[in-house]
Amino acid sequence: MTETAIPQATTDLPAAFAPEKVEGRLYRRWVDAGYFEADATSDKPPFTIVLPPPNVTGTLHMGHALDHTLMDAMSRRRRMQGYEVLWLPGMDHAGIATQNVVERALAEKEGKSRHDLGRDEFVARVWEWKDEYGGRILDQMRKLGDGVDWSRERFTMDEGLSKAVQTVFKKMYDDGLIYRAERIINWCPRCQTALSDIEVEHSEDEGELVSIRYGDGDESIVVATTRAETMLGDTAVAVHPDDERYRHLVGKQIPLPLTDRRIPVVADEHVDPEFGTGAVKVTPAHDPNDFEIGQRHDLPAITMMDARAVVTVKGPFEGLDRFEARPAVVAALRELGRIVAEKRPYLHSVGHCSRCDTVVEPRLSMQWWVKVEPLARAAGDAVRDGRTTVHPPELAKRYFDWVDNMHDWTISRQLWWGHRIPVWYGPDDQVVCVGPDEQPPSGDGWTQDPDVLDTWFSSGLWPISTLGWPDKTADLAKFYPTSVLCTGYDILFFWVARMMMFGLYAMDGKQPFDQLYLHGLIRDAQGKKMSKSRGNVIDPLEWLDRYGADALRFTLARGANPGSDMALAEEWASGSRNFVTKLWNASRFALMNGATTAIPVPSRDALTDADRWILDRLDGLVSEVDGLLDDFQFAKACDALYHFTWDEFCDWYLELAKVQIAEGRTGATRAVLGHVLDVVLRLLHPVIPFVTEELWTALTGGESVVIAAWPSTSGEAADADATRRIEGVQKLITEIRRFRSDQGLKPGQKVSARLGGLDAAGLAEHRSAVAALARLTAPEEGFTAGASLEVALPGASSVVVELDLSGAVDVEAERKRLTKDLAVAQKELAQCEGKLTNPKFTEKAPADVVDKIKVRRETALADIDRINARLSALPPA
RNA sequence: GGGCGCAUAGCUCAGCGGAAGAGCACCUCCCUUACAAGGAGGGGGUCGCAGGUUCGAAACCUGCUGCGCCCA
Repeated sequence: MTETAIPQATTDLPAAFAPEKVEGRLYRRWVDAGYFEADATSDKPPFTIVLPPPNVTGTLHMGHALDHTLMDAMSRRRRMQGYEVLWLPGMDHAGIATQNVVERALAEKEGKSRHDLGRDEFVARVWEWKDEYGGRILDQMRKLGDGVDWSRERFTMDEGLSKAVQTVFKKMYDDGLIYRAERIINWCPRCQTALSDIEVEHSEDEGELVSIRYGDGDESIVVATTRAETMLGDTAVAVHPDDERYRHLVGKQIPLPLTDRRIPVVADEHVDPEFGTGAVKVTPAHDPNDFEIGQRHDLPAITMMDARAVVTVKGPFEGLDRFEARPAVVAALRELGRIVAEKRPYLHSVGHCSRCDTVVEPRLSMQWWVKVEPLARAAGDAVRDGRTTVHPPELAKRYFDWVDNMHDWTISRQLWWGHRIPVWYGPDDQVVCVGPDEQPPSGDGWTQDPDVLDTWFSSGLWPISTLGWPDKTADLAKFYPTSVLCTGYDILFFWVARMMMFGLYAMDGKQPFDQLYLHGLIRDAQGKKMSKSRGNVIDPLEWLDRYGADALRFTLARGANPGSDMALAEEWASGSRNFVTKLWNASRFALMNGATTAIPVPSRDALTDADRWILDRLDGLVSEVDGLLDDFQFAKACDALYHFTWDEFCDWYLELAKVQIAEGRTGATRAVLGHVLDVVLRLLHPVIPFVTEELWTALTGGESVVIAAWPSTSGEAADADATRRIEGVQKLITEIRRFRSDQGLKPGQKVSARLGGLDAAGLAEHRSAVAALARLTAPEEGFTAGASLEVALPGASSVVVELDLSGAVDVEAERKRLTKDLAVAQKELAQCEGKLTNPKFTEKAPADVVDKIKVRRETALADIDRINARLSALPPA
């Protein structure tokens, strides 16, 4: 190999990597080149991820950043592995959130409500808002580097997706899986709509518990409540049938205070006689449990509040908000002498609207429901029989707990923004559900249901609707079932269960995704949940601007241990930035020294120990990273890459390569440097795409690492001898450095030294490497071995290093060092002896373990002898 | 109230039957032409507590304590 055969090295890389200068340019180039566009006609095996649709009103938060980093890493790797990759982006229309945003803007700017505009005009305004302000998250995804197929971007309110919604509604209606019923639902008095169970968040809040006496004398009964105002809607008092205290009252009517009504005392099995007084007031129209009691006893349900939670019962409380009515009712009762006890504050669980935090009011109303039992069973079965696998598997239990105990799902929302329920009501109580290709009934008296569907109804269809369902499209044929659904475990019940139910239902039992990967949640540095009220929210865009997209991504991926949450602190990001910088500098150094992929790596017999060692380690890295990524172990894969790059490639191989190049072994060294770097950059690309693209194109002259092949192992047998020798060299150098440090030598200061026993240790050819890395020079005339150390190496050999410290030997430092080493060796010996003198150990432990301990004992004995000899050779203190 | 998870170095976490680990933080020295966003060296843990299983437990079992999450 001659010098002229080597292409001119690219050394014009800037001294430092400036993410803000390259990220935008690289991303545009990738998109323009069409790397992220999937081809449904391709022969390659498909790999599909649909992005769990973010909210159109939303911006990228740290949880998204994590989620997207992992999805991007998966899809970039699969693309490099030769899959036809589709990562499909888009957003959902977020019915309540979006309507709230637009209503607020309307009120602020024009002082109008949506009712002032009318439905059609309001919906038109929402679309205008969406076009102007919606989807900021999409640009943030570009900054993060998301390799999504923008040509297939979807929105849940798009025509095609709306058609999917109507199609599945009609099908489920016809199959009896959608029905209308009057029940207690969670009602948000601010948003003025029904909510499903999972849109209600419970918290322990301070309230009051007041005990009220109903009736008088023998016929009196005390009930306790946290919502005293609802007594205006009571239609019974319930007690347990076996409760002796109240048996004489069951069936009797007692007067309800503050009203002119009398209500019955009923006996119901579900009343807990141990709790409170054992008697409960029953308000069927304002409490789900009471509603059920009401059903069982055929009680009337009196709605005593309107949709805004304002009291409607005629009398002194009429027109009061529920929270004004509560103290007013208590005061009135107190005046009547009916308050037996009051406890405040009283901690109890209160439901809040997940969108606006208003306290939810249980409300009796007519809504549309999905009968989930058969759908949920199918969703459970798909995981039970392995069509879909859950990662990490521990979370499958949580999934089963949910789908196996799911209640029917309220899908109607009293909103204007969303998919309107495709049901028409006729003049004679006719009800017609209209499919997408059918004409709705027209004529006098026909009106469409005013409500829209829950947003989750359409995002549940996302894996199929985005691919074109209900049409039989090429995309659906090629890319369904999708490969992986990646999301936080907190979203399990929102998207996952719903996508499963709909996907299986609409696609004849074909699961919507083969694998479900659930990652943890992002927390702050102390492990606390991030929240606006806590003020500990970190904006990923800030870190992105400060440290670069790669550093942000690496931080997130490196923290992603399956199933567990991740605490984030800014130091993590700067650490990742440092890693990116290290990679940059190492690459720059390699390129300055002519690292290249243009010449093949010579065969093993033409390589040095260092070359073989790093190539073997590289093979190990490739298979390790592959295994870990296949198993969604992003944190460990990143860790392996980090340590290989920094601790092995930079700290050792690059330093050894300097020596090789100085000795004239340029060709092979450049090839190995180039090859190792090439592989490392390709392995890192899925996680840190920008810096690797800059470096990889500079190194190889290739078009883009985005479309480069994923690395595979070399197939060469590992060279254990080379590894053993390099490890010996490492130990020798490290021990000399330690000695130097203890002796107070400056790190850069050269010291003349004599190495004895290098040949016998088989390290003769590494003399110059040891000298260079340990800052030693050859002994010259007048060399005086003022100090020496002995380094034990594998294979019972040892190297004696004699140094000329110009007389300035710190004997006490050396004694301290040796004493410490001796203590370590003695402890080791004691441990080994302890085991080996225990007959039970030698009898019962496996032979290989016993042998290992024996070897350790011999090593410890040899160490002790050597160190003692050294110690006694030191001048007395 | 029901269920689940976690307690390992100052912090955040790996390890989950055979020598206590990483990152960050900390201490000392050093701007040695890849890199001070760095280099070299170093200190630091009776692995929550108490029992048990085992030749051997941070790891497996039981109980306790303290946190956290989900559901009601």
